[in-house]
Amino acid sequence: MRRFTVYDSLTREVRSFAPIAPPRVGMFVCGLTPYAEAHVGHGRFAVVFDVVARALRHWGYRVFYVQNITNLDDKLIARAAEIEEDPLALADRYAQSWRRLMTRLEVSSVNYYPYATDYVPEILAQVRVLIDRGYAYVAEDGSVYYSVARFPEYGKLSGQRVEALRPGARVEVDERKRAPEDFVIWKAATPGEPSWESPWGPGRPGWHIEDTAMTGRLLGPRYDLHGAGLDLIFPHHDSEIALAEAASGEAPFVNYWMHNGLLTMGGEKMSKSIGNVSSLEDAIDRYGPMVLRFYYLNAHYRSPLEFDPPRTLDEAKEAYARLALPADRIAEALDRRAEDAAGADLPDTLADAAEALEETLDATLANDFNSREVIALLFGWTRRMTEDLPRLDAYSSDALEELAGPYRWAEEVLGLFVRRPEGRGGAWANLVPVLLEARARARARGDFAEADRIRDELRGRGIRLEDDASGTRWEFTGPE
RNA sequence: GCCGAGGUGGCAGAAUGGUUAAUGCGUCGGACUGCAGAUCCGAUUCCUGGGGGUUCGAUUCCCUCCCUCGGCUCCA
Repeated sequence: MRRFTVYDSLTREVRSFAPIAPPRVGMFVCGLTPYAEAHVGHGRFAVVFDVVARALRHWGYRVFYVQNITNLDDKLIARAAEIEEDPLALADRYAQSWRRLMTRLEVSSVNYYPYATDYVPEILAQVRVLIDRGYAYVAEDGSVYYSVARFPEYGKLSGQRVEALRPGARVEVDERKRAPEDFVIWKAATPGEPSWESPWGPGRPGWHIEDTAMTGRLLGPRYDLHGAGLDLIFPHHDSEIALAEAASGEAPFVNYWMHNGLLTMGGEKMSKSIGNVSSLEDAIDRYGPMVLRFYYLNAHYRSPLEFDPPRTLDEAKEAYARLALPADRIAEALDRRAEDAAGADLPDTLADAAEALEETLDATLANDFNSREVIALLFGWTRRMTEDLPRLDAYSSDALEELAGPYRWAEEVLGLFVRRPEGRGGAWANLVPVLLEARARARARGDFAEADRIRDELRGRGIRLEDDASGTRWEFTGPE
Protein backbone atom coordinates (compact mmCIF):
# COMPACT_ATOMS: atom_id res chain seq x y z
CA MET A 1 0.00 0.00 0.00
CA ARG A 2 1.42 3.33 -1.04
CA ARG A 3 1.44 6.02 1.61
CA PHE A 4 -0.34 9.23 0.72
CA THR A 5 -1.43 12.46 2.32
CA VAL A 6 -4.78 14.16 2.31
CA TYR A 7 -6.07 17.48 3.60
CA ASP A 8 -8.42 16.84 6.50
CA SER A 9 -11.07 19.53 6.93
CA LEU A 10 -11.43 18.73 10.63
CA THR A 11 -7.81 19.31 11.62
CA ARG A 12 -7.23 21.76 8.73
CA GLU A 13 -3.94 20.20 7.81
CA VAL A 14 -2.51 17.77 5.31
CA ARG A 15 -2.30 14.43 7.08
CA SER A 16 -0.74 11.10 6.32
CA PHE A 17 -3.46 8.53 5.67
CA ALA A 18 -3.82 5.45 7.84
CA PRO A 19 -6.90 3.22 7.55
CA ILE A 20 -8.65 1.77 10.59
CA ALA A 21 -8.32 -1.80 9.29
CA PRO A 22 -5.83 -1.93 6.43
CA PRO A 23 -5.98 -2.67 3.61
CA ARG A 24 -9.70 -1.99 3.83
CA VAL A 25 -10.98 1.58 3.49
CA GLY A 26 -14.57 2.62 4.17
CA MET A 27 -15.49 5.65 2.09
CA PHE A 28 -18.71 7.63 2.03
CA VAL A 29 -19.66 10.58 -0.16
CA CYS A 30 -22.83 12.67 0.07
CA GLY A 31 -24.60 12.23 -3.23
CA LEU A 32 -27.57 13.93 -4.81
CA THR A 33 -31.07 14.81 -3.86
CA PRO A 34 -32.55 13.77 -7.20
CA TYR A 35 -35.39 16.17 -7.85
CA ALA A 36 -34.06 17.80 -11.00
CA GLU A 37 -31.57 17.27 -13.78
CA ALA A 38 -27.97 17.09 -12.58
CA HIS A 39 -25.79 20.12 -13.36
CA VAL A 40 -22.11 20.51 -14.18
CA GLY A 41 -21.29 21.24 -10.53
CA HIS A 42 -22.53 17.81 -9.48
CA GLY A 43 -20.20 16.23 -12.00
CA ARG A 44 -17.23 17.72 -10.21
CA PHE A 45 -17.66 15.96 -6.88
CA ALA A 46 -18.49 12.75 -8.73
CA VAL A 47 -15.24 12.81 -10.73
CA VAL A 48 -13.10 14.07 -7.86
CA PHE A 49 -14.08 11.26 -5.51
CA ASP A 50 -14.03 8.75 -8.34
CA VAL A 51 -10.35 9.53 -8.74
CA VAL A 52 -9.79 9.27 -4.99
CA ALA A 53 -11.28 5.77 -4.94
CA ARG A 54 -9.46 4.73 -8.13
CA ALA A 55 -6.14 5.97 -6.76
CA LEU A 56 -6.57 4.18 -3.43
CA ARG A 57 -7.32 0.94 -5.21
CA HIS A 58 -4.37 1.43 -7.51
CA TRP A 59 -2.21 1.85 -4.42
CA GLY A 60 -3.37 -1.43 -2.94
CA TYR A 61 -6.21 -0.39 -0.62
CA ARG A 62 -9.48 -2.27 -0.73
CA VAL A 63 -12.05 0.48 -0.92
CA PHE A 64 -15.74 0.12 -0.20
CA TYR A 65 -17.22 3.32 -1.63
CA VAL A 66 -20.80 4.28 -0.79
CA GLN A 67 -22.51 7.30 -2.35
CA ASN A 68 -25.96 7.90 -0.91
CA ILE A 69 -29.04 9.20 -2.65
CA THR A 70 -31.40 11.35 -0.60
CA ASN A 71 -34.54 10.23 -2.34
CA LEU A 72 -36.97 12.07 -0.08
CA ASP A 73 -36.86 15.61 1.26
CA ASP A 74 -38.88 18.82 1.32
CA LYS A 75 -37.77 20.09 -2.06
CA LEU A 76 -38.34 16.78 -3.71
CA ILE A 77 -41.86 16.56 -2.27
CA ALA A 78 -42.61 20.10 -3.38
CA ARG A 79 -41.37 19.40 -6.89
CA ALA A 80 -43.38 16.18 -7.10
CA ALA A 81 -46.55 18.01 -6.04
CA GLU A 82 -45.91 20.61 -8.72
CA ILE A 83 -45.84 18.09 -11.53
CA GLU A 84 -48.29 15.70 -9.84
CA GLU A 85 -45.93 12.78 -9.65
CA ASP A 86 -45.29 10.43 -6.75
CA PRO A 87 -42.21 11.81 -4.90
CA LEU A 88 -40.45 8.47 -4.64
CA ALA A 89 -41.08 7.76 -8.32
CA LEU A 90 -39.73 11.18 -9.23
CA ALA A 91 -36.63 10.57 -7.14
CA ASP A 92 -36.12 7.17 -8.68
CA ARG A 93 -36.38 8.61 -12.16
CA TYR A 94 -33.70 11.24 -11.55
CA ALA A 95 -31.54 8.84 -9.56
CA GLN A 96 -31.47 6.46 -12.49
CA SER A 97 -30.65 9.32 -14.79
CA TRP A 98 -27.74 10.18 -12.45
CA ARG A 99 -26.50 6.59 -12.62
CA ARG A 100 -26.57 6.70 -16.42
CA LEU A 101 -24.58 9.93 -16.42
CA MET A 102 -22.07 8.38 -14.05
CA THR A 103 -21.59 5.46 -16.43
CA ARG A 104 -21.03 7.83 -19.32
CA LEU A 105 -18.59 9.87 -17.24
CA GLU A 106 -16.60 6.70 -16.46
CA VAL A 107 -17.38 7.08 -12.76
CA SER A 108 -16.96 3.39 -12.10
CA SER A 109 -15.62 3.32 -8.56
CA VAL A 110 -18.83 3.57 -6.53
CA ASN A 111 -19.78 0.21 -5.01
CA TYR A 112 -23.24 1.12 -3.82
CA TYR A 113 -25.77 3.95 -4.26
CA PRO A 114 -28.20 3.42 -1.37
CA TYR A 115 -31.56 5.16 -1.19
CA ALA A 116 -32.31 6.87 2.10
CA THR A 117 -35.78 5.34 2.27
CA ASP A 118 -34.31 1.84 2.14
CA TYR A 119 -32.75 2.51 5.56
CA VAL A 120 -35.81 3.54 7.56
CA PRO A 121 -35.38 0.66 10.06
CA GLU A 122 -31.78 1.75 10.73
CA ILE A 123 -32.90 5.36 11.03
CA LEU A 124 -35.64 4.49 13.52
CA ALA A 125 -33.18 2.43 15.53
CA GLN A 126 -30.77 5.35 15.71
CA VAL A 127 -33.55 7.75 16.70
CA ARG A 128 -34.50 5.35 19.48
CA VAL A 129 -30.92 5.14 20.77
CA LEU A 130 -30.56 8.92 20.72
CA ILE A 131 -33.79 9.38 22.70
CA ASP A 132 -32.74 6.70 25.18
CA ARG A 133 -29.39 8.32 25.70
CA GLY A 134 -30.99 11.71 26.20
CA TYR A 135 -29.66 13.31 23.00
CA ALA A 136 -33.06 13.65 21.35
CA TYR A 137 -36.58 14.58 22.37
CA VAL A 138 -40.07 14.07 20.99
CA ALA A 139 -42.10 17.17 20.16
CA GLU A 140 -45.87 17.44 20.56
CA ASP A 141 -46.62 16.61 16.93
CA GLY A 142 -44.53 13.43 16.97
CA SER A 143 -41.39 14.93 15.37
CA VAL A 144 -38.09 14.05 17.02
CA TYR A 145 -35.32 16.62 17.45
CA TYR A 146 -31.65 16.33 18.27
CA SER A 147 -30.70 18.51 21.20
CA VAL A 148 -27.52 20.24 20.13
CA ALA A 149 -26.81 21.51 23.65
CA ARG A 150 -26.25 17.90 24.73
CA PHE A 151 -23.24 17.62 22.41
CA PRO A 152 -20.74 20.27 23.53
CA GLU A 153 -18.38 19.66 20.64
CA TYR A 154 -21.07 20.54 18.10
CA GLY A 155 -19.57 22.68 15.35
CA LYS A 156 -16.00 21.41 15.65
CA LEU A 157 -15.78 20.63 11.95
CA SER A 158 -16.96 24.02 10.70
CA GLY A 159 -15.49 26.02 13.55
CA GLN A 160 -18.92 27.49 14.21
CA ARG A 161 -19.93 28.21 17.76
CA VAL A 162 -23.58 27.54 18.36
CA GLU A 163 -24.09 30.80 20.24
CA ALA A 164 -22.76 32.77 17.26
CA LEU A 165 -25.30 31.39 14.81
CA ARG A 166 -28.08 33.57 13.55
CA PRO A 167 -31.32 31.72 13.98
CA GLY A 168 -33.62 32.28 11.07
CA ALA A 169 -30.92 33.76 8.84
CA ARG A 170 -32.12 31.75 5.89
CA VAL A 171 -34.66 29.27 7.17
CA GLU A 172 -37.66 30.10 9.27
CA VAL A 173 -37.52 29.39 12.96
CA ASP A 174 -39.39 26.24 13.92
CA GLU A 175 -41.59 26.75 16.99
CA ARG A 176 -41.60 23.09 17.95
CA LYS A 177 -37.92 23.09 18.85
CA ARG A 178 -36.60 23.69 22.35
CA ALA A 179 -33.60 25.53 20.97
CA PRO A 180 -33.18 27.10 17.54
CA GLU A 181 -30.04 25.10 16.79
CA ASP A 182 -31.79 21.75 17.34
CA PHE A 183 -32.44 19.81 14.16
CA VAL A 184 -35.11 17.33 13.17
CA ILE A 185 -34.21 13.67 12.89
CA TRP A 186 -37.71 12.30 12.49
CA LYS A 187 -40.34 14.47 10.86
CA ALA A 188 -44.02 13.97 11.72
CA ALA A 189 -46.06 13.05 8.66
CA THR A 190 -47.98 15.56 6.59
CA PRO A 191 -51.10 14.11 4.96
CA GLY A 192 -50.51 13.10 1.37
CA GLU A 193 -46.74 12.75 1.77
CA PRO A 194 -44.83 9.48 2.02
CA SER A 195 -44.55 8.30 5.62
CA TRP A 196 -43.53 5.32 7.73
CA GLU A 197 -44.90 4.04 11.01
CA SER A 198 -42.81 4.74 14.09
CA PRO A 199 -43.22 4.60 17.88
CA TRP A 200 -43.81 8.38 17.74
CA GLY A 201 -46.41 8.23 15.02
CA PRO A 202 -46.15 8.24 11.23
CA GLY A 203 -43.34 10.29 9.81
CA ARG A 204 -40.25 10.39 7.63
CA PRO A 205 -36.50 10.72 8.19
CA GLY A 206 -34.73 14.01 8.74
CA TRP A 207 -31.83 14.80 6.46
CA HIS A 208 -28.68 14.38 8.55
CA ILE A 209 -29.63 11.10 10.17
CA GLU A 210 -30.09 9.32 6.85
CA ASP A 211 -26.36 9.31 6.32
CA THR A 212 -25.33 8.25 9.82
CA ALA A 213 -27.89 5.44 9.94
CA MET A 214 -26.76 4.26 6.53
CA THR A 215 -23.04 4.38 7.24
CA GLY A 216 -23.56 2.80 10.65
CA ARG A 217 -24.99 -0.18 8.89
CA LEU A 218 -22.67 -0.26 5.88
CA LEU A 219 -19.35 1.02 7.24
CA GLY A 220 -19.64 0.68 11.00
CA PRO A 221 -19.68 3.27 13.81
CA ARG A 222 -16.33 4.68 12.70
CA TYR A 223 -14.92 4.76 9.20
CA ASP A 224 -12.04 6.16 7.22
CA LEU A 225 -13.04 8.75 4.68
CA HIS A 226 -16.02 11.04 4.19
CA GLY A 227 -16.26 13.32 1.16
CA ALA A 228 -18.62 15.97 -0.21
CA GLY A 229 -18.74 19.53 -1.46
CA LEU A 230 -17.64 22.10 1.08
CA ASP A 231 -21.09 23.67 1.14
CA LEU A 232 -22.18 20.68 3.23
CA ILE A 233 -19.75 21.18 6.09
CA PHE A 234 -22.27 23.11 8.13
CA PRO A 235 -24.76 22.05 9.26
CA HIS A 236 -24.81 18.67 7.56
CA HIS A 237 -21.47 17.21 8.51
CA ASP A 238 -21.32 18.81 11.93
CA SER A 239 -24.70 17.23 12.58
CA GLU A 240 -23.53 13.87 11.29
CA ILE A 241 -20.69 13.94 13.79
CA ALA A 242 -23.06 14.86 16.61
CA LEU A 243 -25.47 12.09 15.68
CA ALA A 244 -23.00 9.33 15.09
CA GLU A 245 -20.74 9.96 18.06
CA ALA A 246 -23.72 10.34 20.39
CA ALA A 247 -25.40 7.22 19.10
CA SER A 248 -22.36 4.94 19.15
CA GLY A 249 -20.42 6.45 22.00
CA GLU A 250 -17.34 6.10 19.79
CA ALA A 251 -15.11 8.79 18.31
CA PRO A 252 -13.93 9.95 15.94
CA PHE A 253 -16.85 9.11 13.70
CA VAL A 254 -14.77 9.74 10.57
CA ASN A 255 -10.97 9.78 10.36
CA TYR A 256 -10.53 12.01 7.28
CA TRP A 257 -12.94 14.65 6.00
CA MET A 258 -12.43 15.64 2.37
CA HIS A 259 -14.30 18.58 0.86
CA ASN A 260 -14.09 19.61 -2.76
CA GLY A 261 -14.22 23.23 -3.86
CA LEU A 262 -17.36 24.38 -5.58
CA LEU A 263 -17.94 24.95 -9.25
CA THR A 264 -18.95 28.52 -9.92
CA MET A 265 -20.67 30.22 -12.79
CA GLY A 266 -20.55 33.98 -12.92
CA GLY A 267 -18.44 33.84 -9.77
CA GLU A 268 -21.19 32.24 -7.74
CA LYS A 269 -21.77 28.64 -6.76
CA MET A 270 -23.68 26.74 -9.42
CA SER A 271 -26.93 25.74 -7.75
CA LYS A 272 -30.51 25.08 -8.49
CA SER A 273 -31.69 27.72 -6.07
CA ILE A 274 -29.63 30.51 -7.63
CA GLY A 275 -30.63 29.26 -11.06
CA ASN A 276 -27.18 29.54 -12.65
CA VAL A 277 -27.13 25.92 -13.69
CA SER A 278 -25.86 24.21 -16.79
CA SER A 279 -26.90 20.67 -17.60
CA LEU A 280 -24.36 17.93 -17.05
CA GLU A 281 -25.92 15.73 -19.69
CA ASP A 282 -25.70 18.54 -22.21
CA ALA A 283 -22.03 19.04 -21.49
CA ILE A 284 -21.33 15.33 -21.93
CA ASP A 285 -23.30 15.24 -25.18
CA ARG A 286 -21.45 18.22 -26.54
CA TYR A 287 -17.89 17.60 -25.41
CA GLY A 288 -17.74 13.95 -24.44
CA PRO A 289 -16.87 12.46 -21.07
CA MET A 290 -13.10 12.73 -21.44
CA VAL A 291 -13.09 16.50 -21.96
CA LEU A 292 -15.31 16.94 -18.94
CA ARG A 293 -13.14 14.77 -16.71
CA PHE A 294 -10.08 16.62 -17.95
CA TYR A 295 -11.73 19.92 -17.12
CA TYR A 296 -12.52 18.88 -13.55
CA LEU A 297 -9.13 17.29 -12.88
CA ASN A 298 -7.27 20.22 -14.40
CA ALA A 299 -7.83 22.13 -11.15
CA HIS A 300 -6.92 21.11 -7.63
CA TYR A 301 -10.01 19.55 -6.05
CA ARG A 302 -10.05 22.06 -3.20
CA SER A 303 -9.93 25.20 -5.36
CA PRO A 304 -13.00 26.90 -6.67
CA LEU A 305 -13.44 26.26 -10.38
CA GLU A 306 -15.17 28.67 -12.72
CA PHE A 307 -17.45 27.37 -15.44
CA ASP A 308 -17.90 29.92 -18.20
CA PRO A 309 -19.59 28.33 -21.19
CA PRO A 310 -18.62 27.82 -23.84
CA ARG A 311 -15.12 29.11 -23.18
CA THR A 312 -13.96 26.80 -20.41
CA LEU A 313 -14.99 23.55 -22.07
CA ASP A 314 -13.77 24.73 -25.48
CA GLU A 315 -10.41 25.31 -23.89
CA ALA A 316 -10.47 21.95 -22.13
CA LYS A 317 -11.33 20.32 -25.44
CA GLU A 318 -8.31 21.82 -27.19
CA ALA A 319 -5.99 20.93 -24.35
CA TYR A 320 -7.28 17.38 -23.97
CA ALA A 321 -7.08 16.75 -27.71
CA ARG A 322 -3.42 17.70 -27.63
CA LEU A 323 -2.75 15.62 -24.54
CA ALA A 324 -4.49 12.54 -25.90
CA LEU A 325 -3.12 12.57 -29.43
CA PRO A 326 -0.08 10.35 -28.83
CA ALA A 327 -2.17 8.07 -26.59
CA ASP A 328 -4.54 7.48 -29.49
CA ARG A 329 -1.76 7.00 -32.03
CA ILE A 330 0.01 4.49 -29.81
CA ALA A 331 -3.23 2.59 -29.25
CA GLU A 332 -3.86 2.55 -33.00
CA ALA A 333 -0.36 1.32 -33.70
CA LEU A 334 -0.90 -1.47 -31.18
CA ASP A 335 -4.19 -2.40 -32.87
CA ARG A 336 -2.45 -2.63 -36.22
CA ARG A 337 0.22 -5.00 -35.04
CA ALA A 338 -1.71 -7.01 -32.47
CA GLU A 339 -0.27 -10.37 -33.48
CA ASP A 340 3.06 -9.07 -34.66
CA ALA A 341 5.86 -9.29 -32.11
CA ALA A 342 8.54 -8.04 -34.48
CA GLY A 343 9.90 -4.53 -34.36
CA ALA A 344 12.48 -2.45 -32.59
CA ASP A 345 12.99 -2.29 -28.86
CA LEU A 346 12.67 0.98 -27.05
CA PRO A 347 15.88 2.95 -26.49
CA ASP A 348 16.91 2.52 -22.85
CA THR A 349 16.57 6.19 -22.09
CA LEU A 350 12.95 6.19 -23.21
CA ALA A 351 12.10 2.97 -21.40
CA ASP A 352 13.65 4.29 -18.20
CA ALA A 353 11.84 7.57 -18.58
CA ALA A 354 8.48 5.83 -18.92
CA GLU A 355 9.07 3.81 -15.80
CA ALA A 356 10.32 6.78 -13.80
CA LEU A 357 7.37 8.84 -14.90
CA GLU A 358 4.87 6.33 -13.59
CA GLU A 359 6.49 6.47 -10.18
CA THR A 360 6.43 10.28 -10.29
CA LEU A 361 2.77 10.26 -11.25
CA ASP A 362 1.91 8.10 -8.24
CA ALA A 363 4.00 10.20 -5.90
CA THR A 364 2.45 13.42 -7.19
CA LEU A 365 -1.11 12.20 -6.85
CA ALA A 366 -0.25 10.85 -3.40
CA ASN A 367 0.34 14.45 -2.37
CA ASP A 368 -3.25 15.34 -1.53
CA PHE A 369 -4.54 14.24 -4.94
CA ASN A 370 -2.82 16.91 -6.96
CA SER A 371 -4.36 15.96 -10.28
CA ARG A 372 -3.36 19.25 -11.91
CA GLU A 373 0.31 18.58 -11.32
CA VAL A 374 -0.20 15.05 -12.66
CA ILE A 375 -1.70 16.46 -15.84
CA ALA A 376 1.25 18.80 -16.24
CA LEU A 377 3.54 15.75 -16.07
CA LEU A 378 1.44 13.95 -18.66
CA PHE A 379 1.79 16.92 -20.98
CA GLY A 380 5.52 16.49 -20.64
CA TRP A 381 5.21 12.88 -21.78
CA THR A 382 2.96 13.87 -24.65
CA ARG A 383 5.55 16.37 -25.83
CA ARG A 384 8.18 13.65 -25.77
CA MET A 385 5.91 11.15 -27.53
CA THR A 386 5.11 13.65 -30.23
CA GLU A 387 8.70 13.50 -31.43
CA ASP A 388 8.40 9.73 -31.71
CA LEU A 389 5.10 9.55 -33.59
CA PRO A 390 6.68 9.05 -37.04
CA ARG A 391 8.64 6.05 -35.71
CA LEU A 392 5.71 4.38 -33.98
CA ASP A 393 5.19 1.60 -36.52
CA ALA A 394 8.81 0.54 -36.29
CA TYR A 395 8.51 -0.44 -32.63
CA SER A 396 7.66 -3.88 -31.31
CA SER A 397 4.37 -4.26 -29.51
CA ASP A 398 6.27 -4.58 -26.23
CA ALA A 399 7.96 -1.28 -26.93
CA LEU A 400 4.62 0.32 -27.72
CA GLU A 401 3.21 -1.00 -24.46
CA GLU A 402 6.01 0.72 -22.60
CA LEU A 403 5.29 3.98 -24.37
CA ALA A 404 1.64 3.59 -23.51
CA GLY A 405 2.47 3.01 -19.83
CA PRO A 406 1.88 6.53 -18.50
CA TYR A 407 -1.36 6.78 -20.46
CA ARG A 408 -2.49 3.41 -19.12
CA TRP A 409 -1.73 4.66 -15.64
CA ALA A 410 -3.91 7.71 -16.28
CA GLU A 411 -6.66 5.57 -17.74
CA GLU A 412 -6.81 3.46 -14.62
CA VAL A 413 -6.37 6.18 -12.03
CA LEU A 414 -7.80 9.33 -13.62
CA GLY A 415 -10.23 7.70 -16.02
CA LEU A 416 -8.75 9.66 -18.92
CA PHE A 417 -7.79 8.28 -22.35
CA VAL A 418 -10.68 5.82 -22.21
CA ARG A 419 -11.63 4.83 -25.74
CA ARG A 420 -15.19 3.75 -26.33
CA PRO A 421 -16.44 2.46 -29.67
CA GLU A 422 -19.64 4.49 -29.30
CA GLY A 423 -19.64 7.78 -31.14
CA ARG A 424 -17.22 6.64 -33.80
CA GLY A 425 -19.53 6.97 -36.73
CA GLY A 426 -22.04 4.18 -36.27
CA ALA A 427 -23.36 2.71 -39.49
CA TRP A 428 -21.36 5.23 -41.50
CA ALA A 429 -18.10 3.81 -40.21
CA ASN A 430 -18.26 1.04 -42.81
CA LEU A 431 -18.72 3.47 -45.68
CA VAL A 432 -16.03 5.92 -44.73
CA PRO A 433 -13.02 3.88 -45.92
CA VAL A 434 -14.65 3.44 -49.34
CA LEU A 435 -15.29 7.16 -49.66
CA LEU A 436 -11.80 7.98 -48.45
CA GLU A 437 -10.34 5.79 -51.15
CA ALA A 438 -12.45 7.49 -53.81
CA ARG A 439 -11.33 10.84 -52.48
CA ALA A 440 -7.67 9.82 -52.47
CA ARG A 441 -7.97 8.83 -56.14
CA ALA A 442 -9.60 12.16 -56.97
CA ARG A 443 -6.82 14.04 -55.20
CA ALA A 444 -4.19 11.98 -57.00
CA ARG A 445 -5.54 12.99 -60.39
CA GLY A 446 -5.91 16.61 -59.33
CA ASP A 447 -9.69 16.62 -59.16
CA PHE A 448 -9.89 18.71 -55.99
CA ALA A 449 -13.49 19.73 -56.63
CA GLU A 450 -14.53 16.08 -56.27
CA ALA A 451 -12.23 15.62 -53.24
CA ASP A 452 -13.75 18.62 -51.49
CA ARG A 453 -17.26 17.47 -52.38
CA ILE A 454 -16.65 14.16 -50.56
CA ARG A 455 -15.13 15.97 -47.61
CA ASP A 456 -18.10 18.33 -47.37
CA GLU A 457 -20.55 15.46 -47.71
CA LEU A 458 -18.98 13.61 -44.79
CA ARG A 459 -18.77 16.82 -42.79
CA GLY A 460 -22.51 17.15 -43.14
CA ARG A 461 -22.85 13.66 -41.62
CA GLY A 462 -20.73 14.65 -38.66
CA ILE A 463 -17.50 13.08 -39.88
CA ARG A 464 -14.45 15.29 -40.08
CA LEU A 465 -11.46 14.52 -42.29
CA GLU A 466 -7.88 15.58 -41.76
CA ASP A 467 -5.11 15.09 -44.28
CA ASP A 468 -1.54 14.66 -43.16
CA ALA A 469 1.64 13.13 -44.50
CA SER A 470 0.57 9.56 -43.76
CA GLY A 471 -2.83 9.86 -45.45
CA THR A 472 -6.28 10.86 -44.29
CA ARG A 473 -7.65 10.40 -40.79
CA TRP A 474 -11.26 10.78 -39.79
CA GLU A 475 -13.25 11.15 -36.64
CA PHE A 476 -16.89 11.32 -35.75
CA THR A 477 -17.58 14.73 -34.25
CA GLY A 478 -21.36 14.65 -34.49
CA PRO A 479 -23.54 16.74 -36.78
CA GLU A 480 -22.92 20.46 -36.45
C1' G B 1 -21.83 40.18 12.62
C1' C B 2 -19.63 35.11 13.22
C1' C B 3 -17.13 30.65 10.90
C1' G B 4 -14.42 28.91 6.63
C1' A B 5 -11.90 29.04 1.75
C1' G B 6 -9.32 32.03 -1.64
C1' G B 7 -6.66 36.52 -4.31
C1' U B 8 -0.57 34.15 -9.19
C1' G B 9 0.73 36.44 -16.67
C1' G B 10 -4.40 38.26 -21.91
C1' C B 11 -7.22 33.75 -19.79
C1' A B 12 -7.47 28.96 -16.99
C1' G B 13 -4.55 27.16 -13.26
C1' A B 14 -0.02 24.57 -10.29
C1' A B 15 4.27 24.86 -7.17
C1' U B 16 8.37 25.84 -3.79
C1' G B 17 12.08 29.18 2.23
C1' G B 18 16.75 29.74 -2.93
C1' U B 19 19.09 29.09 -10.29
C1' U B 20 15.01 32.13 -16.08
C1' A B 21 7.35 30.85 -10.92
C1' A B 22 5.07 24.59 -13.98
C1' U B 23 1.42 23.22 -17.47
C1' G B 24 -2.37 24.40 -20.79
C1' C B 25 -5.42 27.87 -23.68
C1' G B 26 -4.99 32.23 -26.55
C1' U B 27 -1.89 35.40 -29.56
C1' C B 28 2.33 36.20 -33.02
C1' G B 29 6.06 34.04 -36.44
C1' G B 30 7.65 29.72 -39.11
C1' A B 31 7.27 24.36 -41.11
C1' C B 32 3.88 21.02 -43.49
C1' U B 33 -0.65 21.22 -47.01
C1' G B 34 -3.92 21.61 -53.72
C1' C B 35 -7.11 24.10 -50.03
C1' A B 36 -9.02 23.58 -45.14
C1' G B 37 -8.03 21.46 -40.72
C1' A B 38 -4.96 18.99 -37.60
C1' U B 39 0.01 18.54 -36.21
C1' C B 40 5.05 20.22 -35.37
C1' C B 41 8.96 24.13 -34.15
C1' G B 42 9.94 28.98 -32.00
C1' A B 43 8.32 33.39 -29.44
C1' U B 44 4.94 35.66 -25.99
C1' U B 45 12.15 36.59 -20.98
C1' C B 46 8.37 43.48 -17.42
C1' C B 47 2.54 38.01 -13.50
C1' U B 48 2.39 36.05 -6.85
C1' G B 49 -3.97 41.93 -3.83
C1' G B 50 -1.76 46.49 -0.41
C1' G B 51 1.47 47.49 3.86
C1' G B 52 4.69 45.78 7.65
C1' G B 53 7.77 41.77 10.01
C1' U B 54 11.09 37.12 10.42
C1' U B 55 15.31 35.52 7.04
C1' C B 56 21.50 35.85 3.73
C1' G B 57 16.99 35.03 0.67
C1' A B 58 9.56 35.22 1.04
C1' U B 59 4.95 33.96 -3.87
C1' U B 60 5.80 30.41 0.33
C1' C B 61 6.24 31.63 7.37
C1' C B 62 4.03 35.69 10.93
C1' C B 63 0.96 40.34 11.70
C1' U B 64 -2.40 43.78 9.57
C1' C B 65 -5.56 45.87 5.91
C1' C B 66 -8.44 45.44 1.29
C1' C B 67 -11.27 42.43 -2.06
C1' U B 68 -13.98 37.84 -3.77
C1' C B 69 -16.51 33.42 -2.75
C1' G B 70 -18.94 29.65 0.51
C1' G B 71 -21.72 28.62 5.15
C1' C B 72 -24.79 30.46 9.36
C1' U B 73 -30.21 24.58 9.80
C1' C B 74 -32.64 23.41 1.40
C1' C B 75 -27.52 22.62 -1.13
C1' A B 76 -22.05 18.24 -4.34
